[in-house]
Amino acid sequence: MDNKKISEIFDEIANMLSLEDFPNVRFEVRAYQKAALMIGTMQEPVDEIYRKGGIKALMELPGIGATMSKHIEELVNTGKLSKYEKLKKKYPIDMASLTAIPGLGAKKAILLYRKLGVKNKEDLKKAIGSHKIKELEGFGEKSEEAIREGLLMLEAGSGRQILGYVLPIAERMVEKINNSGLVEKVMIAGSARRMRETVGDIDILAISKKGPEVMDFFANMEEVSSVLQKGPTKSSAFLKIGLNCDLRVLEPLSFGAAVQYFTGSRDHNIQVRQIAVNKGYKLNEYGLFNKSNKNIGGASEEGIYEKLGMQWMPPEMREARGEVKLALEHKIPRLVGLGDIKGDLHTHTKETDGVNSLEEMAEAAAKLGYEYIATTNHSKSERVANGMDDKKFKAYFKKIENVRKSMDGKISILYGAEVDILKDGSLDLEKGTLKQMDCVVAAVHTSFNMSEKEMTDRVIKAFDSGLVDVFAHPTGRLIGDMKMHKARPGYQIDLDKIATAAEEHGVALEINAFPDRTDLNDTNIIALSKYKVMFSIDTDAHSTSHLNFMRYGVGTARRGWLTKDKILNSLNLINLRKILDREG
DNA sequence: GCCGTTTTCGGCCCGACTGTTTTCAGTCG
Repeated sequence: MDNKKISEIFDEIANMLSLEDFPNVRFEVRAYQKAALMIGTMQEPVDEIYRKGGIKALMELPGIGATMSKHIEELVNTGKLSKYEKLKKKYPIDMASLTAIPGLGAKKAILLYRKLGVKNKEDLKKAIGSHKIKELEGFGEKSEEAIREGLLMLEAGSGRQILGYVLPIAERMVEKINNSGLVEKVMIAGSARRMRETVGDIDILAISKKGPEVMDFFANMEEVSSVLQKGPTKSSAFLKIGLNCDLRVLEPLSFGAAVQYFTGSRDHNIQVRQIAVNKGYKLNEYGLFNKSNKNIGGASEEGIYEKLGMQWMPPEMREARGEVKLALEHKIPRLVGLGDIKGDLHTHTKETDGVNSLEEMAEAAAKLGYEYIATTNHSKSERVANGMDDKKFKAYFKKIENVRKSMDGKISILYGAEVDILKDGSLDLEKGTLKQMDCVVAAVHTSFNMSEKEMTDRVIKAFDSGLVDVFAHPTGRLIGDMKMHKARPGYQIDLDKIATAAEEHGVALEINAFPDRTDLNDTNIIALSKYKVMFSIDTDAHSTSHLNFMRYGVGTARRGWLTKDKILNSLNLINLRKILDREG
């Protein structure tokens, strides 16, 4: 059973428990939510951790104790969980899908069930259609409208899921196919290869002489829920995570053409095929063919682009945003890569709402080969996150000193905070506290519904303090998917004005790599790359596992065509400090 | 239900906002 499913079940239990009434119920709800978040955002499969290390290994995970471990054991071994089944009988609704709708929580969902028999999104649509919701006690005109809009916003994503939670599963499938010994080569194509923030399906391509056997292997994989099509060269399956997955088996001579074709995007391919036509060729998923229908370059993607007089370009660029012209001129830039990243400037520890200690975070960052990690816990306004006040930050600074010593030069720890930009544009910590810090990350977490001008002024006022180094998740949006992940459109803000002010004050704009955020996103970055502003690619990690989200931030930066010289945390520590010390 | 250089028991998550209210409940971060 994959992490996503386990996480969904724990989250549903949390929702159902929140309807119960017994002492300390809210803390139990918290525990399940925390475990769900932990497991849902981990990049390592929990069932493997259990198979390798048993209950003991599970209990070492933060937020997972005796009960949760037993639950996971039961789920992995039987595919079911008795506690969940029991609650489900009492509350027989599709809690996950319904509560994914902004503004709709467990209590309202169950009320809709009891009064109107709403069990799922289909029922909900009908109830909205008949305008029965606004008649209910506790609901009204605006609630009904909010639910209708929330539902529309989710449906607009129409089944797409967040890359950061799908890619690890796709990669494991590829690894298993590779280890089957049946294929010479196998890889992921499609929007996942282009690192789009969401994916609608998974495309896997393989070279093999044993097509039918590969397809048998694929059809029987544990990730597969049902097989939709199965032939010797193409199979299609519906995965347990709720996405389609296509597997194609190809001849070596067609592999490059297939990779090019299935990586897309469609608009990019249309432009590339036009160039082929202009040269008297024909390009399709089987190869690049000349006038006499001879395949002259289908074996490798590079070969195809080369034969067309084009430079090969990273998949992240292939969105028909001018990259074809650049490739024809051989002016494709060398984009920033994961290997260029020297550290993470936005991370949390268990002092606030993280789950790992500073030692653990620093150790994990050192293992990734980083030179530095900034520890940036929440400031006091973030009460839910147990945000720290000035006094607590001072105490925490002493702790950092100790951990610095224990790290023995393995990695440098930068002292910082994710400080709230309050409604009036002031910062949530005293100037003296912030001045002591190496890296101040500032963020908006409240009053999202200000006007664009008010919000822009608010943030610029914070920059004017001269104390801010990084502006975190600049638009505040959350992507969301059909289940589990709440969507949020983000606040109104004039990014051009923000970039201008950031330039002036030496503030870096964050590319937050957390999969639900990727904020700034690719189109924001493209729009802002005309400014001399720096970008900081950070994970916003709340656990050691989250440090691995960096690649989604780098992927987003690459989709925005960013080169290394624009990335703050591609600098080594000495040069980074020169920039961080510039002000404040 | 989790966790422990305050504790193996007794703390943890509370305030803003919204829409529905006539004093509050639900949602969210």
